[in-house]
Amino acid sequence: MTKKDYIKLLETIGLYMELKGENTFKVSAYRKAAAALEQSQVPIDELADFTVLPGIGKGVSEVLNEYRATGESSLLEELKEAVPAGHIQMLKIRNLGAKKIVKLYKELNITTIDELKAACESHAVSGLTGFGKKTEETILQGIQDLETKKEHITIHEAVKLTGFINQTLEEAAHVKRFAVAGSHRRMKELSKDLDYIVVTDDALAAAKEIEAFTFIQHIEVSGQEKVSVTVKMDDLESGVDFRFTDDKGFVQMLNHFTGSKEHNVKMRQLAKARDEKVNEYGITLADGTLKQYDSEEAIYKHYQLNYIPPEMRDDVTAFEVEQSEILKLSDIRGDLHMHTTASDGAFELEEMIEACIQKGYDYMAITDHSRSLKVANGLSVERLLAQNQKIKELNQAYSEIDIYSGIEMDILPDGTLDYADDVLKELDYVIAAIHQSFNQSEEETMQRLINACQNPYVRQIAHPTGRLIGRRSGYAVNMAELIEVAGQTNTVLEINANPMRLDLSAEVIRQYPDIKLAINTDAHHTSHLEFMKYGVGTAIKGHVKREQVLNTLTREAFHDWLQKGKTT
DNA sequence: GCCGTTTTCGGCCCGACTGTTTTCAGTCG
Repeated sequence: MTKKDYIKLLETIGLYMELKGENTFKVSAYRKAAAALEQSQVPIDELADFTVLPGIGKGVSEVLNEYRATGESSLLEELKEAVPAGHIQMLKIRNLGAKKIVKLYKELNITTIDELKAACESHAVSGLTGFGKKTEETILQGIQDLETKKEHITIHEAVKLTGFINQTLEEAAHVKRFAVAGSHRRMKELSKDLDYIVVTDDALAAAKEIEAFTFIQHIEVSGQEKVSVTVKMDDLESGVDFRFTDDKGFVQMLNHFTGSKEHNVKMRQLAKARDEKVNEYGITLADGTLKQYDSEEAIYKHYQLNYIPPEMRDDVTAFEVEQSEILKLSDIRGDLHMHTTASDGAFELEEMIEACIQKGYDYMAITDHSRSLKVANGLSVERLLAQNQKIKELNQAYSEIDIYSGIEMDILPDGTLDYADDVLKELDYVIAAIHQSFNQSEEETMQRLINACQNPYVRQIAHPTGRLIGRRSGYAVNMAELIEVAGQTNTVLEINANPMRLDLSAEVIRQYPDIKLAINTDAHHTSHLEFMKYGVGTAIKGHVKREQVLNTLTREAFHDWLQKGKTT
């Protein structure tokens, strides 16, 4: 049983208890225990006594011990006897919670979504006290949405959607300022909806203006404080909340609605301990005055805390992290993976250089595709050496930036590399990557990756798992082994910053605190250089320290690192 | 069910919106 199984058990117990009508604090105790387990960095098998974790006491630990010993939970079995399985599914229906489900069960003996649907259609539901015609319609709509709507949008879908929405908001007369909050600001790979904080002098006028946006399909909620809508653009659909505030309340509201829920609970507990109260409007001091700060840094400072970046607010472990070690976007001094028109990029070599200078970088590497990748117009040896020569000349012409000559070289299915060593030794920065034969066994795939790491000229493995978020899971990698070999051979692993990839992921990186990384955009267009913020966000989410990241080195230090070669 | 430098009992984070009510419960974030 993995840690995930234990977490799932506690969460499932919580769900069943809620549906059984148990005390809400008891229910949340099980959820807190699940969160405590998730946040623990101790491997589950080494955790002899569960009660050492805050939030896990005698009761929960007995459940976990039984599960560890037998693989089962008598508590969960009892709950399953008492609660119809269909009720768990029914909880997924929007605007339908445990209380209503219990009432529908007691009054109409409804146990499944199908039965609920029939009861709504025959108007049996609206006959119950506390239920009306509207509720019946809401439930039917909720059932339909559950069947047709996707549960989440991916981060790259969120990037695309917010791009459109931002543009429209910028032109809105009653919108003075706005920002994205919520899970997308925390840079989650998947988001349930999008959250906007909107500064306005006239909330009702702004609401009216927003509700008239052409891409809004449905208005769910419309009030003084917020508007909730469904937006649809091309084939993308998502819920979007707009929260209204004035200039002074902006930062507090941004902080509150960035969450996460667990982060906010912790903040409120801190406030309470000081006899203060914090909510989306500000901090109410002990004497009753409302304090509103104009930066999030100041909010954390109020509690004698270091600033916690949004990416680290998914759980409360960030409250313990030393600020000086946290990576920042401005720490990145160069981008080491990008393409030009020589292979499948959209811009010329010189245009990519100019764009990197605009970004303020100290160095960059040009890494087009290698000869085997025919669909991407991969470079023959002749073209590669010619490009290498040209880059060395251009390097003389640009004093602002060091331009390194590289390649994104394919690791072929048989484990050999796409160029011989006597070609590779001419280059400054060789990246190896897998672009074909994704279906090989883990053993075959690992042999390819290990071969690449062991080559004396390969400095980096690009997008190490080959995954595309929400689309494909990538090839079979033994991550622990890859990281070990990469460490031994002084080969850097990439965080590919393209929001389709984010590979390695934050989840993986966090498990290996000593891993050496490079964060690169893999830009095929000058605008893709902006993806760096998603790569850095992923690193921050993975609690990466600045020292772990190759391209935080200064211009001179990076030059020295290259000169030194792979053997130390 | 968990927790404790004011507590081993009595708390446990806070507010908006909706629908069904006629003052509030349920749900969501």
